[in-house]
Amino acid sequence: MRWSNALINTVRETPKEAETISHRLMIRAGMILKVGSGIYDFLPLGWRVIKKITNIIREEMDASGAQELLMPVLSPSELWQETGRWQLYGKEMMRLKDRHDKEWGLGPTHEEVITDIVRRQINSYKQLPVNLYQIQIKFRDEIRPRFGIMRAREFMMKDAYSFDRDEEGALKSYNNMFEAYKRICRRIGFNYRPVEADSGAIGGSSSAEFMVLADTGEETIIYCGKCEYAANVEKAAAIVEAKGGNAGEELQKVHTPDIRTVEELAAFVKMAPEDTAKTIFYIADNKFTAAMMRGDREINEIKLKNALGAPEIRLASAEEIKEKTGAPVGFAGPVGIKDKGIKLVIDNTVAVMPSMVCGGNEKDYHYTGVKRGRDFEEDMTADIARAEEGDSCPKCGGKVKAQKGIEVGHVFYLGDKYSKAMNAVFLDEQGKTKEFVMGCYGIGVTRIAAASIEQNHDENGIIWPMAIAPYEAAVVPVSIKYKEGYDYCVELYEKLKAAGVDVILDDRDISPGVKFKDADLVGFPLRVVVGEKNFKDGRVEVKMRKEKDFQLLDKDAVFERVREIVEEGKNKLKS
RNA sequence: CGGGGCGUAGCGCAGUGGUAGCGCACCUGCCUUGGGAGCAGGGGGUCGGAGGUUCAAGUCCUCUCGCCCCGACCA
Repeated sequence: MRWSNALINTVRETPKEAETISHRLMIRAGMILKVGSGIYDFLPLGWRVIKKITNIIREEMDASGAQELLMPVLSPSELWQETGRWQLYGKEMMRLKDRHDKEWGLGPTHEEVITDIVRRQINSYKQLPVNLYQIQIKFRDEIRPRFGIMRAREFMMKDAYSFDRDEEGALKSYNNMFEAYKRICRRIGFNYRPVEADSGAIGGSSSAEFMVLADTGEETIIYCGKCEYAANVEKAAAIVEAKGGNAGEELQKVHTPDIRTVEELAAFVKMAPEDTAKTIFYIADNKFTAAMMRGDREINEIKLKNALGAPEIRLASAEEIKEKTGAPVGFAGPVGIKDKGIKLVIDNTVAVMPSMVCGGNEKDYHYTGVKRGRDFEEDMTADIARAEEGDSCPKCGGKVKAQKGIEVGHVFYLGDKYSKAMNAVFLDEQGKTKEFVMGCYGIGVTRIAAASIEQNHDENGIIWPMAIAPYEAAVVPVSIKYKEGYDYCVELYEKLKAAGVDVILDDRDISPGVKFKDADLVGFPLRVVVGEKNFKDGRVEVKMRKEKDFQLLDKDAVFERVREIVEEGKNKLKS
């Protein structure tokens, strides 16, 4: 491509809405254009990156034995009603009616649709296993889209679904995908980590997320410094050191005017936060439920939800708490709660506290010396604490650390959740009817582009890895008026193009400063600069974007060298 | 959904009730060519939309739409 013909509008000023580096740089480099909240155009430069990413994914999916197909963006409500997700998915699924008043949803994911395909197409164990995938637009009406294409409402995803005759096979398929995802991440050049994850709304029994490590990530990873353990904080088991719990032996009601937070309370009664226990109220599955946590720790609602086996959980409102416990928010506690028909779950940390400070169930009062068993009785003890740095590793006992990450991939072992609900069955050797055992596997294609920029940039712009760069090399004549140099550039450009290198020729008649700034901003991995000063002596500058210095090469050696670097960069991460 | 903020040229912004502006970008010409040059000229606006107050509204009032940020873990 000649730059003079290309639609690449770089902008000097950063748009005010862009907060994260990737969002800012994608706009400034002319890769994306916003159409509406969470809705973006991919301009030619951005689209080239997306195509590179999908090519890598496609190659690795095909190599793993999966087959590509394409499902519609729109799916009929009936299919979603079969699994109950027409209700369950809530507002995140965009719904619309056609002219006949028939209801449709914009597919946020495609388990129902794929299961429908398979139940209609596969009747025999002889056709199994099978793994089907698509690369498609998804739509999720996010509460708050942000960070450009990082969390967009419309985005591109590769989703794959495996169908097996039994659990053993399904596990094999799952591991097969796990390995494929590792290869994809490696080829894209990510610094990443697979972590244990909660399976959320998709459901299923085990799952792993592929996290790209970046401080701007929206997810928190808990990982062990000593062993391989790594988990999303949503899932991470918390092995918390027992401490505190020294709040006296006798139950005493203490006047604590206007004391609401744990810090205020601990200071007021002259104890440590870990001597207190907070009681937080939830509506879990329409039942009023109290959860107790040691004062210095936070509750992990996802773990609480899973412990309760509740499909839906939310914090109780201030009014609900007042009405049910008789005390305003901040003063409710576990004492006497049982008589009010409130279910009580306590965290492991609370179970080992000899005594504690709790809410007094009366405005401006707390209890000290509250003892479990004597003063209250729980219905259940569970690990519902949010894991924190310094906790013990559940695998090896080492200390865990925390780090931010961007979720770019997620693999789920689904089991028969969908096949059962949708009566998707086949016949085994004995002629017996069996449900498919499924897995599903997603990769955020557009998110990968943003994640890569988060990991590869400097103050001047993007630094694309060779594998997904919009162009692998830029040929830049300092001035197109210097005929010998420019002719050389055109010839080099043509030769590289013919040799299969993705190359762009900056043939614009503008000052070299602009060209250099643009090349750095857009982030071509390799830059060839031809200026009169060096070219007079038959020398040409070759510079890697990620390196500071350039090398001067003989003009006749440049073509081979560029080709070499590009090939090496593209292939070194292939397995 | 709650709170806050912003809608004026493609982008970033100024604008005191009285002629709609600046920088960047864009177009023409000259000049320049190793890190977002210089000079001169030029095009581009229903001031988000609707209603209202006023002799007069970008500016004041009401409604509405859109966008952004924060929160939705406080016990």
